[in-house]
Amino acid sequence: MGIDPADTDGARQPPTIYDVARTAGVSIASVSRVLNGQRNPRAETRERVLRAVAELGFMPDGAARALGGRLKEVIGVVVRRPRWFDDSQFADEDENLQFPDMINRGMEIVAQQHGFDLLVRSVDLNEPDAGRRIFALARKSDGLILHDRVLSPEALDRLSRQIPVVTLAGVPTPTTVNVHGDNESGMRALARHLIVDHSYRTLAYLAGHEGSPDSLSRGEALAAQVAAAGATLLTGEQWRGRYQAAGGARAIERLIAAGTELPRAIVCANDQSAIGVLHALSLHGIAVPGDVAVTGFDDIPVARHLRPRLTSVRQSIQDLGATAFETLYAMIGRGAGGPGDAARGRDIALPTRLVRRQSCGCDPPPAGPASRTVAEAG
Amino acid sequence: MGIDPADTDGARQPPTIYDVARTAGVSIASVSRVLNGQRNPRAETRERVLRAVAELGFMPDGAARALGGRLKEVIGVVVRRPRWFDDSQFADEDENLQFPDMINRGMEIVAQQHGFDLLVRSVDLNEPDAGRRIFALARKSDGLILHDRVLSPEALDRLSRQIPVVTLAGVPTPTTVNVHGDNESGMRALARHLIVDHSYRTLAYLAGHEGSPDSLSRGEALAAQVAAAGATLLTGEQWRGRYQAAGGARAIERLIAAGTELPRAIVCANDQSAIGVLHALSLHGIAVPGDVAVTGFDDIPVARHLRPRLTSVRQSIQDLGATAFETLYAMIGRGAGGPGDAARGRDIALPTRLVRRQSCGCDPPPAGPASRTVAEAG
DNA sequence: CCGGTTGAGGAAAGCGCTTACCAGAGCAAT
DNA sequence: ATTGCTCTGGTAAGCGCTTTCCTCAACCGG
Repeated sequence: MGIDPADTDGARQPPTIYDVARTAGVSIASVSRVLNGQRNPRAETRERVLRAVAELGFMPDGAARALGGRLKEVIGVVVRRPRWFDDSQFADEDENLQFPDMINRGMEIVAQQHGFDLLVRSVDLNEPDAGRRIFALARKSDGLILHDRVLSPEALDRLSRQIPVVTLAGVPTPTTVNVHGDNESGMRALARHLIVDHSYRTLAYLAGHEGSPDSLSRGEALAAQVAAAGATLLTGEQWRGRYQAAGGARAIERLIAAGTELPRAIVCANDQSAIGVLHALSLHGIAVPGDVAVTGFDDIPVARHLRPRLTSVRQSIQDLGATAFETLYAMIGRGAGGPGDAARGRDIALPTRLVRRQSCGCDPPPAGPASRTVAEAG
Repeated sequence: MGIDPADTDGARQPPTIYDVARTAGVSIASVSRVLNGQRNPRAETRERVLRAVAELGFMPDGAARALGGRLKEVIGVVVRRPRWFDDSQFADEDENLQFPDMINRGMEIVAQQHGFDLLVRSVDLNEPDAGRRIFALARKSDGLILHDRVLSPEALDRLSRQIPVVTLAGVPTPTTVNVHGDNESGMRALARHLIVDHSYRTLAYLAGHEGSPDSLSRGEALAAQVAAAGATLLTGEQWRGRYQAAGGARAIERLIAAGTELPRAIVCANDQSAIGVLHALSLHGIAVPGDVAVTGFDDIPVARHLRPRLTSVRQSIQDLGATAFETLYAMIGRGAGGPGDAARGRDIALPTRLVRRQSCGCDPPPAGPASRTVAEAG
């Protein structure tokens, strides 16, 4: 026990600013000033402080710092939790993580440049007081970024009055800003490609979560193009994939079981559900894109590893996160009427781009699948 | 401006415990006691407090709470940042995120059950003072979980004296605990499968990061089996994939360019680099598993979407994270000599399991690729 | 009927910082 | 030499909680 110093020193308290002040022979105020570069202290003072800091390995405590009226330098991120632990029929759902996690990574990179960290919390919407948990998170942070409709409008409103809030793929309110991919133009390009270039006349839209603004606007953009071309669009409750592979597969299974005739092209609300659709079709020996074309949305990395490789609409996922953070950052630390307020209520759309691969019916490029995949990445 | 209340109320300060106390007509001590269930307050008091809390929408401030001697209820997580922003030749590297992110998700679920949140920070190892950044993170948390060798042993030692630390895929020290998958038994099973079941006599090991304990122990386990069977194992600097698709592809390209004869089977240190190997081989028209068998490690979700589907060794990735958190949690909040200390210095190995698919040379199961993929998930 | 015990609420002392505010030194201008 | 700046360091007042300690009332047994 007494042999290893680690044992006795074990959980020693980290040094405080008082320890530094004592070691340096100055007051805590001077230490703080040196560390925060305020009021330029004398060179000698600065040096003594820095020496003491190095010697003790001092780092200011985040909580104390935050309490001293400053920022916590933390932003809370709330993601919607898929329920693979009880509904574990589809381990595929794991990939659901990709999309929000990549967005978070984009945030994190930018956040770091401003000294901020991300406090991540996932919530299960079925859980009764998801609202409470989110409020609790809010009190640990300087601002909140909410993925994908995770709070009721009323709760959102209450929350955003107390703390800056940015939503992703939501709808802006007078007190929040929303950031999302430009669904309209992306879907427009995809729809035209299917209708004009491939001459498909019957399409279906496999929707996402009920009420998801992304799913809605993608669906509407598609419907508009279909209508303009005089083609046919299948929609409705049976065409709902809930953004998940399991949901997409289930929808197709049901339709086939019901004897419904499939459309020439199935446009999925996201890549994830397109994966499920591909699985289900393949199970029934239906050729893609020969019999039915399938497309996704988001262009998550796995899309290019599928067979056939998935045609999709790419959003710069990391930009989504980076923009969300930048926006939130601009809102933090200013009172009402400050410059941050000017931004509130805005709806920021980031560009999207059609990525044609095989699943829509396009030919693979001459160089062959593998090289294409690699080339595409560059 | 005065029209919308949101404008004037804008960034109103959230209510404090004093506001609650005043509203309820009690002291702040009583409010605190009611909220924390201490010293069972009278029913009437409790009710008045709860009413006031509800009325004001009060939530205690995390920083103040932490400063009051209690826990921050935050644990810091440090992941190693892949450098796709400068080395963006392989957008595939995005998938690198999957592994750490899935581990984090496992942590998060369990952490939440204890009221903890995850403060995530990625560090670029090339950055000079990664150490400082990690120390800073430590002061925002009650404990730290470090992925994949992100700190020098000296820095780790200093850090772990100030705050509980758990490493993932590292090595335990007297003051830290390490959690990792059981590489030995997983690799042993894989090696036997290749050598005994498939009778391959020349294999290669495509290593991960230099010095990665995971990569080393996997390599050693493989080497032991190969030696025991009297087969041949290729290794060395040219067989290094650094855990990334780009690295795996590059290694194969170099070997082929150098005219090296490929082994019958390539055993990759992880799935990610196996993906790169598959790409490169496919580019050169080399059949997998016909000409060369390829295997991975980890069994990330994308493994089953590859063609051929990747044989790998599955770790319960979420368990890795969950266990890391549970371990850390046990170390938090106890001084030296407490029960938490008993655990220090331990090395926890979680079970692994061989998953045979096509890339090792096994036949696809009778039900066909698609159904197999789905069935596998259940 | 009184000292002693219990139990509940309030006052106040921190927790480790930041940041007014103040005091004193050095110096220029009067 | 006196006044008045500027410039630097120290003192102390919070920040919003938790928790210890104390007070006071109600209730017990002798």
